Amino acid sequence: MFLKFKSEVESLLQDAIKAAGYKVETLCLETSDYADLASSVAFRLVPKYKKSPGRIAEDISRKIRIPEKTLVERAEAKGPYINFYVNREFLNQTALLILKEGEKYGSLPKKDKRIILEHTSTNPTGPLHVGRGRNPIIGDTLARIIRCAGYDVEIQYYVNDMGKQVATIVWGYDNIEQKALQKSERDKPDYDIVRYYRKATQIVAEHPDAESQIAQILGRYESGNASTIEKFRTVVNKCIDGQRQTLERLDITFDRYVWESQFVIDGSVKKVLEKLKKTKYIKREDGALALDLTSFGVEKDFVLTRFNGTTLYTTRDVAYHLWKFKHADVVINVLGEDQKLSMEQLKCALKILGLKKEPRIVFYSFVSLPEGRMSTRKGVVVNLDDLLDEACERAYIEVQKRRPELSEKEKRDIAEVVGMGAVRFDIIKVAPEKMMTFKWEDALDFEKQGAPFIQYSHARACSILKKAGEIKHKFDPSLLTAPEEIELIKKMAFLPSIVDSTAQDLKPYVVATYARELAETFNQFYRAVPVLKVEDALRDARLALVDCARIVLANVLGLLGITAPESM
RNA sequence: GGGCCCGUGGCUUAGCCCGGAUAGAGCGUCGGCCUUCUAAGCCGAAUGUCGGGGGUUCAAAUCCCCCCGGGUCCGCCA
Repeated sequence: MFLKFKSEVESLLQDAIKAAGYKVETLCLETSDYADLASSVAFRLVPKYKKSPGRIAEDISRKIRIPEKTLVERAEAKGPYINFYVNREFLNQTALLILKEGEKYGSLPKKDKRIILEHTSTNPTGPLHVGRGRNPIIGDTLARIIRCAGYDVEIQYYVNDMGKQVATIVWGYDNIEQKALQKSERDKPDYDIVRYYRKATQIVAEHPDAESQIAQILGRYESGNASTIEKFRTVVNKCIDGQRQTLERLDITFDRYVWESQFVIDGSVKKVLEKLKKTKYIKREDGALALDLTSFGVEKDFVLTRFNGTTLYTTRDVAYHLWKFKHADVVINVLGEDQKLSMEQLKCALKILGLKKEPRIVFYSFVSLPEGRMSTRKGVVVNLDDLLDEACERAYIEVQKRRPELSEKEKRDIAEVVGMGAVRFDIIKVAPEKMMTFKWEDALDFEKQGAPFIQYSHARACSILKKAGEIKHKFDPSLLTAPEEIELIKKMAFLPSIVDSTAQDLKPYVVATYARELAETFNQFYRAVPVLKVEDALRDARLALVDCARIVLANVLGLLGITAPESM
């Protein structure tokens, strides 16, 4: 509804500017504290027309003609600004639309565009840790938002099964005895694997001859040796399984796992190399192949192969990206900031190969520990599983305190939902490029206005509806005239435009901010406006409004991958 | 050393792309509100050289230049 209001305002303003005899290319429309939409276009016209901005705003606003059927209440010049306000019709239609669309409210019309979104894709060497924990949460939240915006999204996990790290584990699997390993920290397959990884890297550091054995293993894998392939599959699958278990708790799933080795086996990496070899960018140094990208403004050469001819990670990634673009119109990757250079190089290679499109990349910075970066290899990590357990435990203590009368199962269920929501929200609420330092006391501090706050608002709405019993379908939205009611409706009207802009900008924290504001607006309404204690038509109208709020809160939580509990 | 990112009240942060109304929030602090639909709530107060310095502009947190602090990457790792 807000988008419709905005487009009405745009055309009104456009016409008025013209009628007042001005010319300008941008309307400078923004949401504002002072109005539902405000234009600062008058400032823009000052230099050209040599009049005060106040005078220009006045000229324009005098020419604004609001038509009969519209969502615009009025427009007025306020100093240099031209302010626009929504009318009753806007509020009524918004409420009716939310009830009509229900769980679909907020989603946009289907677009005929296919998107492949890749996220997480970590090295399959052990359990997920908090250092890269932003990746699945950012990726999954974006996917939900983009789907809601009407795109056809496939979520992929790119399995890096061809790395030295995995070969190291395979070597360890063959050469290290069980009893030489530490006890597994958890009964999960990824925790089993990581022990081999840590022990093997330790041995390799002391016995350099192991390194050449590992290189041989990798060579056998790349050349398609069946028993080696079997071993790699076993190790990698164990890791992936463990990670999948962790992420399922956060309601994060993938549509497809794409194995890096597939592109070596099917020859597409070779094809990429052959093509690149024929270009003027290729250069050879000590037997290794590289692309000289200085003409693209990238100073560092893109090294494609080792001296022995084997390919490198980013080379294979080129083949993967060509494949992705064959299956999708838009490609989005969520990656750590350490991959920035490689991605620049990859984009250049795609250009050289004649591809017109390039992937859109959301970079995030790592979550580090106060003492530095996390490392799976060194074992300096906070595992995501531990964070999730702790979050859930902390939530349980809160539920216990507040709702002692609930059954054990109910308390556990609420704690799980609240704990997982808190973790997701805490990570998604800040811009991905901001650096984060992990501290247990911050990560588990739920007193903040975070996910529980929003979930609580939803539970409150549900509680009112439950007590009300049957809700009448017929109601008069015009009765909703309290300031808190009007604010709530206006806030709810924003959801589709938030979805639209976030799907464009790929900034999921905007949705988190919106969710918090919506919950706050609902809580203000809740406090100020009685629902069950009023009678007749007004009660029906307010119940309908509470139902609207319930719907919008649930939908926005859904976008964030957070469960909306009916009770907490 | 070079490239990219970040630097906003005690803490976490929005706004920066596209310059304009008193720089918005949250946490923490201080004070008020449970005989009203769940107080994981609501209301109020205090707290800011927008890292520093120049410049452009009628107007700079926002654009340009330099510097400082932190992160990250820098040809055969993934």
